[in-house]
Amino acid sequence: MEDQEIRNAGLKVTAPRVKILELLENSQQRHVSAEDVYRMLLAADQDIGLATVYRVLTQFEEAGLVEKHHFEDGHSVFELDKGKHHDHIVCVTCGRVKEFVDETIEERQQKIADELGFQISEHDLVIYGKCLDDECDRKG
Amino acid sequence: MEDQEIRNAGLKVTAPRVKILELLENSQQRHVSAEDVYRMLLAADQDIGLATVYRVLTQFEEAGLVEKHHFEDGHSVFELDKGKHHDHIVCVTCGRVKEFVDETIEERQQKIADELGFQISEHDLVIYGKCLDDECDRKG
DNA sequence: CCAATAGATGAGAAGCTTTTGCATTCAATC
DNA sequence: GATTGAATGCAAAAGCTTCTCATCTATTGG
Repeated sequence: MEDQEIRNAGLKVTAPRVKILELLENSQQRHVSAEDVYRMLLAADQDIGLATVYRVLTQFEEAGLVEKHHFEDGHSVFELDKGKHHDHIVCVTCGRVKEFVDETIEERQQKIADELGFQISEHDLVIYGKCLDDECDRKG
Repeated sequence: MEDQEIRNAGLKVTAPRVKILELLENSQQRHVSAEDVYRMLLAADQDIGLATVYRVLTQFEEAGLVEKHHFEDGHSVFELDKGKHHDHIVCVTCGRVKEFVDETIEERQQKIADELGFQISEHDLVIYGKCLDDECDRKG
């Protein structure tokens, strides 16, 4: 369970860390901001400070448990690292996020980095667009 | 010259706007932050406030004169829009930025958006890595 | 060329997200 | 159960960016 993941990360098993990890695992949204997590904790009657949420998420990121992404609106979102890399497509109207992986793109990136003399550590491909979802149309 | 570009954008031709546009056109770095612009203005004995720099850059962005990018460190950088789209590869050690365009990637993105039901408005592909430049190695 | 006016500016305050300092509390260890 | 270094909560602080508002200016028409 969560305890072990936390322990493996070299962190003490504390209530905030367990709760936050549970939250991430059970959350409907895969991409949540620190603020989102904080609000969910409040809603679950957990008395955990926002500073702790940031600290814990950062530690989780360092431990490779979660990934941090910077979308356009300025603040960061976190998602559980399920091990497999993927990119994102974000709806500019409703904020919906979908994930995808494209081997061709991955290969081309590698090729480009080679040509330009870079050793890739990571990359972030985000496509912004308008999704053609019914619900979205109503909002836009 | 710059005056006309500014006028075409529907903006009054004022000293701050002309100076900022000149700066962007003559700058060695293609990617500058608002703070960078502000410092360059100070260095050129221009008495222009930071708020104005932000306002002007935002207006230039709306007018399509510059593009705004969000790299990982939180703050935004602006670059003159030379009309042709390109992506970025950023060195995590020395901060160097190179640009590239890859038609295959562009096509695949379009295909992915189609499949997922999105109408692309824009995208941001940033590869992070370590460049193999001599100068960079010394720093890292 | 001057007057009128809508828009632009500068300075500082305010807003947001994120980080930090510090006294208190707690998990791990013996 | 006592010890101890790590973790927490709160409030304060720190970036970056936006806003407020009084002052100033580019544009326009007379």
